[in-house]
Amino acid sequence: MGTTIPDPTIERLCKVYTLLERIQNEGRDVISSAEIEKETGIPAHTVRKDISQIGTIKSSKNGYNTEDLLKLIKKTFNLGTRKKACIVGLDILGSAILNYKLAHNTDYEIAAGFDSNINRMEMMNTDVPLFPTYEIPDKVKELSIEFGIIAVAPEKAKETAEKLAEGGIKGIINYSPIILNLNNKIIVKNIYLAEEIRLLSAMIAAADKQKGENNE
Amino acid sequence: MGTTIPDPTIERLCKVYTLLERIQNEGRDVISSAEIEKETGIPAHTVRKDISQIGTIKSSKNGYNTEDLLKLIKKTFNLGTRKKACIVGLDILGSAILNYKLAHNTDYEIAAGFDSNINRMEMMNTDVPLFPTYEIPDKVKELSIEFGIIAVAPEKAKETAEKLAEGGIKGIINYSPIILNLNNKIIVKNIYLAEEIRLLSAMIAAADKQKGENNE
DNA sequence: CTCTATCTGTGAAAATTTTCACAGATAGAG
DNA sequence: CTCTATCTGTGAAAATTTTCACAGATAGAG
Repeated sequence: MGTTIPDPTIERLCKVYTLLERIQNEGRDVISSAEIEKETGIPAHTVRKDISQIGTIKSSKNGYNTEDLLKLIKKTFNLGTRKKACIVGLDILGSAILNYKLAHNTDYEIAAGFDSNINRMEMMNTDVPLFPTYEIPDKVKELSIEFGIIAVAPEKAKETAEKLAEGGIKGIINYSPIILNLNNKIIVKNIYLAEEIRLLSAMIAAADKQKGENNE
Repeated sequence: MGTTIPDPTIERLCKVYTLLERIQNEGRDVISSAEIEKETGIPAHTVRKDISQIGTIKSSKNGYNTEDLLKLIKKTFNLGTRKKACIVGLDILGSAILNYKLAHNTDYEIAAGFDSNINRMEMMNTDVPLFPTYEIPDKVKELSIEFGIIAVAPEKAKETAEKLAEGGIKGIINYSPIILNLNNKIIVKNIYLAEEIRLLSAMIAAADKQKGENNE
């Protein structure tokens, strides 16, 4: 219980959590590690090991009790409460994300939007309060925003990240095509589409090369 | 050279690749592993180890020659050629992605869009050919589309993935809030925003808990 | 209450990945 | 041409992560 939880474990448990939410909605109150493997691709013994790292559950015979497991993961990682996030850059992508919030969603709430183009913001029709980018540090602090979503032009990505950091942001999701690294404690997740396709592509190429190992 | 390249290495090298493209655009023709660390957060010795796994570069004293390293990574993972991708689901998010293609981009090309709502597609103004969803398997095959981007409603995500698989897709980027797993060779990358925020949030919670280890 | 089939939980072993530390290489100064 | 400062490249060691395999637990049948 005093040991660190490895990052890959955290990642897998989040995946399981998302699966469990669905399973629960479907009304199933039990799921086995084998079924979790089938749905997520995570090997059953790894699932069990991961779960054993965060606690114990009264369980057996038919698998895990959906609700108990959900609660355990939720408690461990402080999930289930709505986190405040903000979007910087309200171009096509940014405003799509802004409007997406309408879906029922218990994970985050868009508490602010920022853009350098004030005219654009005046024309937007939304409930989310919008501010000019220079107010990022102040507003992030004032509204206790934990997460920042970057959807600005590449050349502005870095300064945007720095402004968010200045406001005390905890984590950044970066949709811009720039690799960001803030050597502080701020976690950055780069999820630019081209980058993701590139990664898939590279993994496939590596796997193919592996298969064609008849040579040498 | 006959050994498998580990996934984390592939991931890191893709990150480095993206960085190098920028560095090269800025006109810098040399970069050291220490500088790569500073920009990406990947430790310098890991960068060197990773690079040594995919080949050798005539190098030294000032670091890596940007162009040589770029070429090496490009060649290893078959990058730099435009991959064909398609989008399924042309709601707010899907059409934002569709229109995003206008940016100069050498990684992928959106070769088709699919939606179940034919009226919506008729009203869309785009150069990308659009088709009804039931044509997915045929069109994916016919147009040799390698990657599929899923931006449909959650309840349709799974069948969409299966149709793409039927057409012989190689990789899937999943923007829908469902964990997908196709136990074939098809790689699936789930990048639903709420899921990403959840993961960041969990990592931060785990790190915080770690820090407060004064107890026990 | 007993027996059995079917899960989980978990130390220990195996495999993988990262880190270390230093030999080898080169650009540039003089 | 020589010397030096500064990088990379890489086996080997260390650390981490995954896999194994089986004991322990429980639900349900009878």
